[in-house]
Amino acid sequence: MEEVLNSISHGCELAKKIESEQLANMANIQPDILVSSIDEVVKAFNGAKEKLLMTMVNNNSSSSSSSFAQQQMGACGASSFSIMMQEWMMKSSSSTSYAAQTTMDQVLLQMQGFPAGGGDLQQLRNVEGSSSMDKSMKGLEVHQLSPSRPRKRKNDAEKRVVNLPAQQLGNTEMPMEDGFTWRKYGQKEILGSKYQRSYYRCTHQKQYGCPAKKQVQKIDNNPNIFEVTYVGDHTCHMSSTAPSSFPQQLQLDNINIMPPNNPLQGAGGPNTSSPSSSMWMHSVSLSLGGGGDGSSSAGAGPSTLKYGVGGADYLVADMADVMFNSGSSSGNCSMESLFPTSDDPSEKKT
DNA sequence: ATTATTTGACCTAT
DNA sequence: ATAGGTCAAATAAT
Repeated sequence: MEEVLNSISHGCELAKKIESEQLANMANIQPDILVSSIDEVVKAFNGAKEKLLMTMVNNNSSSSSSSFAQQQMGACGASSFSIMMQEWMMKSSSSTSYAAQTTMDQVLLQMQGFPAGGGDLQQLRNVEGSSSMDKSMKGLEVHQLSPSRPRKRKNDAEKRVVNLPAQQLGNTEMPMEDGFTWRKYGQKEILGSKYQRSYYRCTHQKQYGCPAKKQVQKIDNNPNIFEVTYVGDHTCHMSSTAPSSFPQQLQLDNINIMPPNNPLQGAGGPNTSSPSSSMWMHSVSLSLGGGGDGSSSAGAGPSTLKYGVGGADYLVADMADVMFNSGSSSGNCSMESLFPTSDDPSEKKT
């Protein structure tokens, strides 16, 4: 396990090096050098991955974490990451910032194992009573009390739960942007949760009747991680008049990965002696930019560029950071997030 | 002026 | 009865 840490550490170092030496000077960026540097980072992380997987497989063959890790790691393996980065750089250097952002979205979604090109959208579009009726009824602005408001049953809509790290820059009270634009329509305290849940719907709900919604809530034990529940698919990007280059929506169901004896559930406390059992991975989906998602700090519209040649807010180190699901500041590599240790006093549970 | 957020009230499912 | 989800008026931001 020590080797793993060393490899990850090394990867972080290399990533930081890229950040300071390459990305600091975006005007003079040298793609070939950058690519080889990235390759080194990838090698380091990939080495760590291999060792980690070995450890996990050895320790617990039935752990969902391990299968998830293999899935995810497989999808964002070293070579493909490198290739995708190259593709992104090629494209972003010659296209608009928004296109670059979208491309990077796809790259990262691919890294996460999310389909980037539409693919199995149909699979999840299985809700029979589509919400169009719901929408049209609401559109009527029923002012008199409607005794039978056709609100959809909670279980009718498919839900996809994703854990996202907090934004590392800007408003850390928001999870990382997912590339869609959201409008907040509610916030509520949830029984048994420290943090309130926020309710968002797609900004284009009115214009295009897009039914997509999401709920965002901080996780009790780790305020750096948000649990984001997506409900409904975006249809706004399918309209002929709608924005055309929206990123593909996240498609995985319930990709929360918790250890078998989940310390978050309280039982057993935060301390476990075995590294493999105490290690847990969040699924991460990030995208780059997307736009005002309800946070006033992000500005309006989907044109806000976070990654991209023009304004590299998120840098390679951050990406590596996020790949390994650190939920904390970009300043360190956040080994704590990866390998929560027993000596972390902040993890005390009631 | 327009668009987004906040927040208490209201509605529905359990 | 209660918790979770949504509405919509008031307010804030742009």
